[in-house]
Amino acid sequence: MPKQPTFPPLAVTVDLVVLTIRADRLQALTVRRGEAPYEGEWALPGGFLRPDEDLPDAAARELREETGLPADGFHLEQLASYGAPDRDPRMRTVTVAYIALAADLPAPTAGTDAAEARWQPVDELLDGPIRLAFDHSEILRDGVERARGKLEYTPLAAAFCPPEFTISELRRVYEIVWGRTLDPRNFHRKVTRTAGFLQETADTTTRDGGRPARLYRVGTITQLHPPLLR
Amino acid sequence: MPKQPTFPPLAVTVDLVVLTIRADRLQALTVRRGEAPYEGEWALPGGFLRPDEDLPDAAARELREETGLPADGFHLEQLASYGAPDRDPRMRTVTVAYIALAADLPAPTAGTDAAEARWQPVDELLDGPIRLAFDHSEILRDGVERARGKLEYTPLAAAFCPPEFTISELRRVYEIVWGRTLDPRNFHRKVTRTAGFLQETADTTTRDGGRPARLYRVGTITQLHPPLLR
DNA sequence: GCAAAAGTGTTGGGAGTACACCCATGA
DNA sequence: TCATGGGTGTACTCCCAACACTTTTGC
Repeated sequence: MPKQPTFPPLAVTVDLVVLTIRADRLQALTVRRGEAPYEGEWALPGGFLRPDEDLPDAAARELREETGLPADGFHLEQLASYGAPDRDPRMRTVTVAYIALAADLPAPTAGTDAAEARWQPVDELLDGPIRLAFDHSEILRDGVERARGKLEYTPLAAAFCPPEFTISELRRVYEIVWGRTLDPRNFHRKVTRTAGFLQETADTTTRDGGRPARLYRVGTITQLHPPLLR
Repeated sequence: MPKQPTFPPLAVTVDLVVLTIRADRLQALTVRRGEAPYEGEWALPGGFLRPDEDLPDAAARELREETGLPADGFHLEQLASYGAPDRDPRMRTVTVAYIALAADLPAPTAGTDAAEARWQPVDELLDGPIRLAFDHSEILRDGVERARGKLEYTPLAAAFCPPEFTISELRRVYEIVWGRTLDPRNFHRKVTRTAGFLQETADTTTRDGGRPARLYRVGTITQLHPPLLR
């Protein structure tokens, strides 16, 4: 590392791609900006890294502040960093993006400092007329692609489900995130055969209609062998 | 994003996990630090982000400076960011780590500002007595794991090979990075069957001994379907 | 009974593994 | 001629997609 230069003002922020499944669609949390630049436009939630805060702590704090919910109900992982010199017109800013996956949340979630917070379907945000502020469309696109890929080789789909869920509910997560249908019977066998993916409970439910379905919790493994291919 | 706070001095750096295969081992580029902190200890190459530079540009510039070679001979991609408040005793620093993969390079590569640069086997760096400065051991570990995973589902192993290479040479990349042997005959079929992985040339070589082997260039695909599982 | 969803059985094809075998070169 | 690695053929296994079929509930 060379001698450190003088410090041109530079800020580090943390931005969040918070994903959930609502109304059978993959949706992302967006906030309406209350001030310039991009005042009144939609953006991803986020904020400045504090002086004595590690990056994961900052992400968890922002998540709590924006959703009003404890961060331990989420899967939170680092996505990537973005630092184009002109990405924020106010000053030089490097942002570290995180993705958070959650089961369907109670309300449209009011943030503490954002003017308005709203879930919006990711396909509308990415393909529709809405442009997110800053480079947040790019960050959202990368986050969604990361989530899609992660479903293949990790048991992370369960992060979109309540603590106890049926195999059909898990399958619907895959179908919604990947945008394709899966054979219910083969899917059932595949996930129950993969040791450690699911932990069977004693309970069943009929909330999806039809014959009672066994309820499962997440298992212990972190990698799927073999992966479920898209 | 909240109102921006006053600026406590904060720096953004770029660190590099530069990997190559030398002497049948996976090796990483290390530099000996010429000043405190960690003076005289080994570290990953890296440096400060410049005021008007995007992150990939900074990574490419550092790579050129440290290896003395044009950055377009490398595969360069972002790994992750690290920002523990105490990771650099001098000041608050967030680093964006990149991984670079390259074919065997000419010399032990003298950097411009590092006291000394040296390739060192990653297993010695990770399991041996050497500790890298800062949190660079953790970054190296993450980078190696990323590289191992990427070989499974991308054609990136070719980044460790010269522009024209034989299937055996490609296979040896997998064997060295994964630390296991692969059946030469099945490997041959698997990679030649995957359309777009390899582009056949008209030439052959006997540099590996035995019957002349066909030389290939990298193909056009960026994802392997199906993946080559570890 | 009927609809709906859960879960099992079966079958055919495709991919992976193991390994026998032949090919083309250098020494 | 032999050693060395390149490349093909083949048999066996296992996984997976497709789909018929049975089970268990609500209405």
